[in-house]
Amino acid sequence: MRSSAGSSSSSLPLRSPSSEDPRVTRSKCTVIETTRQILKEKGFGGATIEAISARSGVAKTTIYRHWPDPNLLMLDAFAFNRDRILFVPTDDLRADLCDGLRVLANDLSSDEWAPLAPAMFEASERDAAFRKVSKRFMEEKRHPLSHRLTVGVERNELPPDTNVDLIASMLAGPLFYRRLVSRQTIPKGFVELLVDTVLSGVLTRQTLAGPLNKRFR
Amino acid sequence: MRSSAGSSSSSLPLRSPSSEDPRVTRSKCTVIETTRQILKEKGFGGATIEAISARSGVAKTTIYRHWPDPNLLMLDAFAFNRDRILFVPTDDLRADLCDGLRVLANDLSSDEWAPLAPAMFEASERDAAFRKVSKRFMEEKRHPLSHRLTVGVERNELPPDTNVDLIASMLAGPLFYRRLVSRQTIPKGFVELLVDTVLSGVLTRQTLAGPLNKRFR
DNA sequence: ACGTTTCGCTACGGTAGCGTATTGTATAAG
DNA sequence: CTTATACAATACGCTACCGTAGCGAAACGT
Repeated sequence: MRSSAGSSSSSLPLRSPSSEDPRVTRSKCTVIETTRQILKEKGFGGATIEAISARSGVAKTTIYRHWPDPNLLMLDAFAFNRDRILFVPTDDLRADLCDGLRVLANDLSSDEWAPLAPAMFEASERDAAFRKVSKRFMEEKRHPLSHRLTVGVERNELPPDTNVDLIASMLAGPLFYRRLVSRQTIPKGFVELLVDTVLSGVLTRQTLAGPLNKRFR
Repeated sequence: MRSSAGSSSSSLPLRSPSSEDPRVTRSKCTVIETTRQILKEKGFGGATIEAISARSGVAKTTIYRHWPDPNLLMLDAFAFNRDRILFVPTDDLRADLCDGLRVLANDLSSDEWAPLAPAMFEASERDAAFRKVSKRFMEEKRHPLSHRLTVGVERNELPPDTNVDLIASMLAGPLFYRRLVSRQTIPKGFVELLVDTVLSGVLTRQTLAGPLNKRFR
């Protein structure tokens, strides 16, 4: 599952109709980029129209012209349009899952969008529109994993009764947890340990109720 | 690991010195409870002193009297003082872990503090004081798991090289993930599947690189 | 019953952000 | 070159919230 498309740091986060006035496109992009920046630094509280206008150099009136409701701007700021990373499944399930998780771990460690995520979740908690954007974004993030697992089931690398959705949560969850909840680092080798543990578990799953053989040492 | 103390829904979230004027105690409790309520409903944006005063019936001046800085109030609102749940390890590791995770899953499904969590993470992202409170709180939440795992290693139920911290992340992470990130439910049986998978993985851990035997069906 | 503390209430000046209107300028399209 | 459009800049009224001050009433400890 080698990555076949790097994420570009294009400064054109919006797909804009080519019929659009270039001035409009430029303003929009500047504003969105600035908004994202402020959201990262100060969170929702700091992302006022006035602050965005001041830092971006785009006049307040222009911002209102393009986003009648400031919430629409926030939504656009969240709805990235990064180039999608394509994963091509190899025949090595473990390596593919590790690759996918490593990309995720990287994203979570960088400041591309991780510092923005908490604000996104906060907004999602109480607003359906944000919930929608956030959900779609997160589904994209985890798609490579789910996809590879699905393929794995089809190829009989995994048991036919494997619940792909739940296993994907077991793989992605711990990474998010450490970044956002416990605020610990994701140590070197964690991704591999995680994949090995979950994968071994899926392949040899058993219910270990009752006292265990104390076989260690 | 049966739970030996239920969580009380006491309306006295603060430990207050017994020497304190009962009126002070009452005001403080009312304000904190109201603040928590508003934070759940409207998030940080809605938690203004005026709103808290209006809904709680406690005068603005009184609030400022007790919390010179509104941020201190927010911190107090986050720093619950619920009765600690005590887990007593049994000799059934699996059952103990399931118990611990079920409590967590319950908390995450209820509206005791789960709706508040996103606001907490948002605040933690940019403020050290919130980070501290949040971290302590989360450590408490996960303590039963870590503790039981540590005991498990001591009792030779688990391999001696088990990294308790990382395994705890693998157990708690997926639950948080589904509640906060992917916003999916935690389906019945997930906790058990999770414990069985991770535990099996830990006990039989192996590196499954390369093509797998396609042994299914 | 008493003095003290804390309270709720109202009012106040100050600030930040909102959303709109206006005006003159730069720039793209024809 | 001309015209239409998008722009920046400024000003404005408005609202929400801030944080403080002063007051009389209520509730506490003794």
